Amino acid sequence: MDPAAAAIRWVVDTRELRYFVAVAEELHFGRAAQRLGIAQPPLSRAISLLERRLGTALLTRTSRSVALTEPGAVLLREGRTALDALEAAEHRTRRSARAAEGEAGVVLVAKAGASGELLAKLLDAYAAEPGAVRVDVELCGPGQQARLLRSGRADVALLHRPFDDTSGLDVEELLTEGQVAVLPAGHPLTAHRELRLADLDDVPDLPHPRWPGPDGSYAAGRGPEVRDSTQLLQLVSLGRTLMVVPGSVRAQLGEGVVAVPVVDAPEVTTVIAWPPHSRSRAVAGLVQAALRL
Amino acid sequence: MDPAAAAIRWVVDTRELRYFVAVAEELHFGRAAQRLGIAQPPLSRAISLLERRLGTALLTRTSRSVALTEPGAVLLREGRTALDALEAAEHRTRRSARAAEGEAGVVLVAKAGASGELLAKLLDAYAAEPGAVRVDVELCGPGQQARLLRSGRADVALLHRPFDDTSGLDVEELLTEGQVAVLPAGHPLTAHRELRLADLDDVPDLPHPRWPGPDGSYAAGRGPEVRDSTQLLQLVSLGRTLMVVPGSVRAQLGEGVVAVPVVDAPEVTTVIAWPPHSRSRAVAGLVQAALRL
DNA sequence: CGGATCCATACCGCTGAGGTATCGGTCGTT
DNA sequence: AACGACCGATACCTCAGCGGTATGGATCCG
Repeated sequence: MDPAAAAIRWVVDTRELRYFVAVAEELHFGRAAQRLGIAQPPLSRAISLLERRLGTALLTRTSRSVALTEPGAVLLREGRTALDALEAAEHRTRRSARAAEGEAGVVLVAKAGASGELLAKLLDAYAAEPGAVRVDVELCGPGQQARLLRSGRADVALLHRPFDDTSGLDVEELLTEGQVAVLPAGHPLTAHRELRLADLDDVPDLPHPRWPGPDGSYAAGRGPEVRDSTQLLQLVSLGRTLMVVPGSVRAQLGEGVVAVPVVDAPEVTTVIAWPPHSRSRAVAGLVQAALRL
Repeated sequence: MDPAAAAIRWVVDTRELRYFVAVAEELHFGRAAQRLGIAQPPLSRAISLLERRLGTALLTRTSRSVALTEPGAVLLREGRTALDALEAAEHRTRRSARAAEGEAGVVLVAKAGASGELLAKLLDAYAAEPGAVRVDVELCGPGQQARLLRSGRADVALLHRPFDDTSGLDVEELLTEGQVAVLPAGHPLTAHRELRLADLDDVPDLPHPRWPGPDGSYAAGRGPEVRDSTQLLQLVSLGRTLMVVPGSVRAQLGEGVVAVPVVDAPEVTTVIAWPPHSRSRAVAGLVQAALRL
């Protein structure tokens, strides 16, 4: 192969891509540079060089604002998944090295507070199998699990459709259920036998809670900022907010809160998901165990 | 974030990964270096540095041979997909830039010679839709389509399960059908009304054809080496080989060959596939059109 | 109109990637 | 057994390019 042609094919390297993603997320060269631990000028240069090589503008900049162009938005989205894939390659290689030294183990992620019962049964069923390895359970905020899978920090995840994005992952469905609203005991709404989403939208004393986005920041709004579901549950029992969750969490509710079915909320399907092409025997075992539940 | 910690997180960059993949594929530092257009010593250095940073051996080398370790095999597989994702990011960004200039168009890949009728109907149906854009049809050898999708050189593909690997792609099923054996007219086997796979395995005068692997080389064997299905069909009518294909290709068979159902061959499902998270309106339109067929 | 803010440019120093020469170990041949 | 061919590792050198500091130029605010 012509070496020049081979070199030309590779316009983007990881460094530039990381730089671009940082700027695209911050929409501010100074802050992005700070986040990357470098000075602002080299960052400006790197980005404009990248643009020249791609032959397209990625950002429209005035001296007062930075915005993504259409191709820039594409590169942000695709670049993130590419960086995730790179990180995954590294993590899984390291994992494989540790496995070779006898330190096996899979990492399973689940949304903190959800699917508790299912998870417990799954772990029991898998542990009973011959050849089962250690399962490290990682609990995280909503919407984080798929990212952990894609970046190789986890091997299997319990996800909930339609909330979590399962595209690009291999999945098996485990359980489909309706949702319930969890309300403070004694609240007027608890008098109903069933509710509709519209009933919950503008309750003055119970604004919807706000979860952190992928970047860790919160959207604007009235509701309390929450980081995990224990915290959320406590806020509900204090009469500060409400939550709409899959019916199975009823089992874990304590005093001070009441669950009421929400009849027009979308059905939630709990799925077990793993990265495509997974060759891990442990992952396969976990999936088998989950399907037998 | 601590800049040092941020730097430490990124052990592998694209350059090193490309180098490693080349060596892992060639299993020979000299040839890999030649393929990469660099000298052998810097390649040796880069690999051993990568191994030191990952904290594990990727290759076992004697002065006469190079072999992959277990973690090395993992890095090869995961690294390839990561490089594909990077290439995809670049291609799709470029594509988006061209689209912004009015040069729209989607690239659809199909196995050369398969699904001809379905493909024609799909293109017609989509072209009739309002807002349809130009569709570039790319025909390629078997097993190449998924790679083209994953590396962003194509936007949609027609794949055939169980032959093609659809993991990590979004798919919709289009058609399921049985398979037929295509044989030279007049061959004794054509006397049967139906056949079994075992009947076709060791026909002395009709060895199975050999397709090129992902690296473009052929496996050892008696059968003729083929590169596309026209060539293959001609070889069948010349009495040199046979083929087992989905039933719908019967429509395109000409003189000199006969199709006989193979009752125990796995059913083939034709699916339309696209990369996960695709935001392309054109891709969505094609999928809709395909589902309406 | 002056100051603050923010991205781009100019210039410099140094890290590190790649090149050449060579070593050391293994296998095949005579 | 000795020699040569082969192949990966090491030593050493050169220079591209990455990041840093200083500064320019444009825009918005008071």
